[in-house]
Amino acid sequence: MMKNQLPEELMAGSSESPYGICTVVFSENKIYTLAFCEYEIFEKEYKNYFSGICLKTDNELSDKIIYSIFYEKREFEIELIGTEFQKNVWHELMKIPAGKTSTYKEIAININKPEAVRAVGNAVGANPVSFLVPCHRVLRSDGAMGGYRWGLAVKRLLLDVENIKL
DNA sequence: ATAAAGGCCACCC
DNA sequence: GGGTGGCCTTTAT
Repeated sequence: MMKNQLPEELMAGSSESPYGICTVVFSENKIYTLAFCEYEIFEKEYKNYFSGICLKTDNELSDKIIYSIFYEKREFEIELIGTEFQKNVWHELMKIPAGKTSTYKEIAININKPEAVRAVGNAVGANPVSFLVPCHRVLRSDGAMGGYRWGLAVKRLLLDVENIKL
């Protein structure tokens, strides 16, 4: 994992979303992480990802940002930190419009590594900005739902809200 | 350096 | 439906 471009200090906090409690990490103008779990869990899962970075918890600001994202649908800039391969995959995810789906295989083809389907699965799973980088829109080639970092119930709900039938 | 583990896929039965 | 081998990247020994 690459962690060079990270600033020295970021803000973080948890709040309720329509899909359950979630945690954000953000700076003045960018989102670094959006995870569907409470802060304590997040801290453990991402302690490596943010190692050496001071995360200042600010729940009031986090509330506002999470509200903005899910209810006001405000657009935020996103800062994606990862390997080149991962960023390629994540950029592909952002091309999938709401209400549409893709497959792990299709993404592998689009990034010009048609054999790397399994690696794509890993990269999709490592997406640090859930929801805004719509990793939930990726299904298996056979139509099955595949997995979801934060539990299949959340993935199902996200798809359902976008009117995506399985 | 090497091994092991994946949010998979294609193929077989 | 279920099992198996192959593929490629990342992470952990």
